Formats: sequence, C-alpha cells, structure tokens
Amino acid sequence: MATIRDVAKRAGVSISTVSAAFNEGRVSDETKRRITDAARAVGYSPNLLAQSLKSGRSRLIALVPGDITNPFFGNWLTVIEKHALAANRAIIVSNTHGVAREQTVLELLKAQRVAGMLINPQGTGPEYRAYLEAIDVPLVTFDQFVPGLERDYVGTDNELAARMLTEYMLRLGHRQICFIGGQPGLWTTERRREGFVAAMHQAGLPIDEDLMLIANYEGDVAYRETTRLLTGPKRPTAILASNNVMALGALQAMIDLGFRCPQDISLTTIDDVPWMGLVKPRLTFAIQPLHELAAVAIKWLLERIESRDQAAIPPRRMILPPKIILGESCADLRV
Amino acid sequence: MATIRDVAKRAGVSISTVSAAFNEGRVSDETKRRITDAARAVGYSPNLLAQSLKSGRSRLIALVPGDITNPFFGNWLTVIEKHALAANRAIIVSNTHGVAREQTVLELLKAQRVAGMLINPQGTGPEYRAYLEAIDVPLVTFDQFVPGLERDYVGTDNELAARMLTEYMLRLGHRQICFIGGQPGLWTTERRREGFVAAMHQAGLPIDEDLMLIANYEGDVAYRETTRLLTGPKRPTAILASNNVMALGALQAMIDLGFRCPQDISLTTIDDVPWMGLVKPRLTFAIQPLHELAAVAIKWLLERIESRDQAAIPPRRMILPPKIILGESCADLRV
DNA sequence: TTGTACGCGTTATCAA
DNA sequence: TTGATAACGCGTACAA
Repeated sequence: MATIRDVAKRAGVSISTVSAAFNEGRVSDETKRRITDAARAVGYSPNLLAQSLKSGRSRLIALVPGDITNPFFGNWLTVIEKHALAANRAIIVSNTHGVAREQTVLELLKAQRVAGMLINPQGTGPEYRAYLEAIDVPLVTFDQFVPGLERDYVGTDNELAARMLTEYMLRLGHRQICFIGGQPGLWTTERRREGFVAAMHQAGLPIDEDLMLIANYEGDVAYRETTRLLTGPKRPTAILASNNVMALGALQAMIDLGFRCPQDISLTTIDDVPWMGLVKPRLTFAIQPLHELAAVAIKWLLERIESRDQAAIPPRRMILPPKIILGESCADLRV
Repeated sequence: MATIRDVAKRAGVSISTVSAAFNEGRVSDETKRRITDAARAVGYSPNLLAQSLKSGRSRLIALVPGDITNPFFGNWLTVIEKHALAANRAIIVSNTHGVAREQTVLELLKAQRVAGMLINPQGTGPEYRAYLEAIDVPLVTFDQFVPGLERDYVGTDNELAARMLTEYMLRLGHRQICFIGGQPGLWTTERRREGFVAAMHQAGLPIDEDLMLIANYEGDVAYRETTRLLTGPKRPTAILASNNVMALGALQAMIDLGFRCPQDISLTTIDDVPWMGLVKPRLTFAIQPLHELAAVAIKWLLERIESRDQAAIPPRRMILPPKIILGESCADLRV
C-alpha cells in the first residue's frame, strides 16, 4: 500500500510536508494541492495503525453489548453511532455471548488500544469487578450495573419496572403470579426480582418459591422452564418474564401446550422488541428510555476520551424510570 | 501501559529475548519462566497496534452486514464468529445503514489494516463495482451479489425462492398477487422480482404494474406502500414481500386497515426472523441455508488471508437453494 | 515554508 | 541461547 513516502516522492516534497498537509499544518495552498493530487494518484490512505501507535490511542470506540442478537441492542447502537460519527469516531461492535468470552474480547480491544469502550457487563462477583476496574481505558457501562465498580453507568430503574408490572397484574385480580428471572446474580435479574417481591409483599401476598423460576436472558431456557411449570401441579394465572426474549419463549410454551393468553394465563415483560405489535396478543411491557440513556452514555464516554485526566471526572450514574405500555396480554379477573 | 522493554528490564534480559519468548523463538526454559513471571508482574500485554504495523496486517476480521438490526444477520454472525475464533482471529462488526456510509466504513477498515472483510455490499453500478474491486484486502461478499465483481460470493438462489413462493400462491388459486420489492438495482431485489414475474408468466398471467411496489428493505416504507395499495382501487388477494422486515411492515398495514390475514389477503416472504412462530398468522416463507453459506464464507476468507498470493485463488461462487416453510398466512381460494 | 531526525512497540536479522 | 540494531509508517520538534 502507498505510504506517506510515496506521496512525498510523487509530489516532490518531503514527508513532513505531506504529514503537515493532512494535519492542518502550515503548508502553502499550492503545495497542498500538489500533495492531495499525488495522494489520490498513488491511492494513499493514512495507516491508522501507525497513527495510533504514535499517538497511543486509536479513534475507534468499541461497543460490547453482551448479546448482539437481542433486538434490544439495536436501539442503543443507532443512537451511539450517530453521536460517535459526529465526533469523527467510528464504532465497532464486539459480541461476547454472555460472560464466557467477555474477558477475551476486552483484552483484545485493550490491546488494539481502542479509544474507549461502552460495555454491557455480563459478569458478577468481586474479581470481576476488580478486573473491570483495572482496565485503563475510558469506559462507560450500561444496562447491567456492577456493584462497587467505580465507573460511569447508565440504566433503567429495573426494580420500578418490575414493581409497576406486578402491581398492574395485582390490580387486575391476579394472585398466583410467576416470576421468570434471568441469570442469577446479574443486576437486572436481582432488581427485577426485588421489584416483584416488593409488590407482592405490599399486597400482603406470600412468595411461592415454586413460582420463582430461574432461567437466563435467552428464549430457549425460558421456554423449557415455562413448559415445566405449566405441566406441573401449580399453575399461575399470570407470568412476569424478566425480558423480551424470555417473554416470547414463555408465550411460545403456553401456546404449544394449548393455553390461551390472556384467557388462561396473563403475561407481562420488560423491554421492547421490534414488531412487538405483531405478536399476538400484543404484550403489556415496560419500556426503557433507550434514546436518552444511549445519548448520555456516549456523551460521557466522549468526555472521558477527550479529558486529559481520567481521575478528574468522578464516576457518574444515571438511572431513568421506565414506562408501561399496555397491551392485551393480561386478563381482568375481577369481572 | 507496560511494554516489552519493561518486561526485559524486570527479567534482566534484552527485548529481543522477550520477543522470542512470546513467539516460539529459541529461549531456554529458565529465562522463559523468568520472562513470563516478569510479564505478569508488570501487567504486560503485547501492543497489537505495533505488531500489526510490523507485519502489515492485523488479526481482525471485519463483518459488514449492511443493516446490523436485521435479525437475519444474527445467524451469519454466530457461525462466522465460531470459525474465526477457531482460527485465532477476532470479528468486529461495522454497521453501514445501507450504502450511505458504506464507503466511509470500508475506508476506515482498510486504514486499520484489517486482515479481511466479509461484506454484504449495498451498492450498485459500475463505479461501485470498480471501487470494491480496487480494495486490496482479502474480501468475501455475501447475500448481495455485485455483477461483474471479481470476488468470492456466497448466497441463495433468490430467483428460485420468489418463484417457489409465487407458484405456491398460484396453486392456491391466487391471481391478483402483489410483489413488494426492496431497493431497485440490488441483486436480491431484482432476482426476486424475476422469480415472481417468471412464475406469473409461466401461469399465463400478465404482470399488473400497479401491483409491483417499490420499497426498501426496511419495514416502514413497506408499511406505507402497502397502506397506499390497500386504500386504492386495486386490491390483490395475496402479497409477496421481498424480505422478512418488509413482510412484518405489510402485515401491520393490513391489520391496521382492518384486513384479516389470510382470510382477506394472503402473505408470503423471504427470510426468517426469530420468534417467527409467534407472529400471527404464522407466515409462509422461504428460508436460506445460512449456516452452510456462512461457514463457506468464512472458510474462503481465511483461505485468502492465509494465502501468499491473492491472485492464485480465482473468484469463487456458491449459490444454494432455499427451502419453503409453510405457515398459515395463505388462503386457499379453490374451495 | 520545508526538511532532518527521532521515537512509538514490535519483529527479524545477524553477530556474539 | 542471547543481544544489538534496523526496519514498519507516522507525527513532531527543531533546524534550515
């Protein structure tokens, strides 16, 4: 590939002049023109590798969403890309399939000297926290909060989301409500569980441990657990699924077993999916203010990247309330 | 960050010895141990930027799927990641939002000296073809074929997919069938249109240009166009939507206008979405053999990356047939 | 306004 | 088996 040298030779100037021409240095218009012409002629494109090696950092921002196939993620990406582009930085996305490959991916990105990372952290425990904290790259976390981690975080009030949905179902007269949780230990899982439990207790209802299912944030396990529940002795009148994909798994399980939603079993969930309107029945769900959250996340990251001194900016947190969107997936038992 | 120098100093050896220790050079077991200990102590991780600058290429493979939010893409990613990982290479994903930012993104990836690219090319026309051809990076295209481009390509027989679906609807007695196409000029759009037209002609039916809608591969335009069609004077008995997202847009439009599917209007489409089973009615659609295609795509790319001489491998093409999955979205008009 | 020389962190060559 | 040194392509003092 053509280097800065080839351009210099072709334009009949020195390499430093070429460099200056590309970096708003003091170069006469005439020579600048000769240089750009020469660059085009030899097909020159600056070697970002060399630039980054020199400067110590690249202009790449890594987005690490955990599971790239969760449609939930598309909304984050769109907003983040827009702002990154405006700041003349590019987004690259790296999938991790949960926590399994996360460390490998982060090491790679670190070694690539990315300018910053936006990460949905999938791990738990103190070693994990320590690991994240030790990464000396500007970093903003979103969605999953890691307790004790001294990093920026943006997310939704998950406890509130679960509580609002549970209260809604309680108001409709439901008493046997099943909660299907994601991976145990994850922030969103635990907060959503707490919201559910709080609403039940406030209504003076006990928690039936048989109706507290443990799954993960993928559809197939939710499908299996729901099937197991509905073929067993205890049958709830309503289910709160901890996320969108799980809700669809649970719904599929109901349908496959011949249950009707909402006539036989009601269903609510947290998080949107595209074409939610086409899933029948239309689900009642809690929606996160993703646009606002994503905008803040990238704004904070850019601030950190452009700041001389990382430590000068203390860790910040933003937690916004969700909204409830009513569908047709809940039966009114009071009538 | 710690460099090879810090390790050398700490281990009391020269930097070249450290380098050798990390690159299966001839180093005694004793010094190797000292070096790995020292590396751990100072928290050394090799600077991939410097390595790549030296070697001229990184170990990153870029996946450029056009629209990252199309669920269609998740299947490609999963398979490709698995094989890349096995070859000790990492995948980064770059979104382009159609053709608009594609060139910018490709330039960036080129400047980053990625090892290779897997791209779903969104452009058309001879200049676009020439541009892609001139990129001197190992490259495999998928899904969209660019006529005349001398590059590897894997994809599905799109003409066949559309023909099979159209024939199916014709067999059920439909005569007024509407075709909604994606961006004009795109390979998949044109082939799918041809398949539709071929099936109609073979059945001795004329093409009604009023029933040939032009949209793009996103849901909202399909929604608008379907709405326009169904509120107009000519009403088809069936619709063939050119992809999954468009089908959902068309379905939503029908529902919003009070039409029932399939009783009033039948619908078929090409490409799967996850939880397709939950969309009511379950759609009849053509599915691509994505696993096979993705496996071949990454295999070919790795071959090119590891080959000394690019030109030694002539451009290859693989086109596999689709399968039809029957749902409940088509009415039988013969009864 | 332009050119020379050095360094970023690494690998490869060659000498010790 | 080890170590000194020259690249890789670029940016930037500093000198001319």
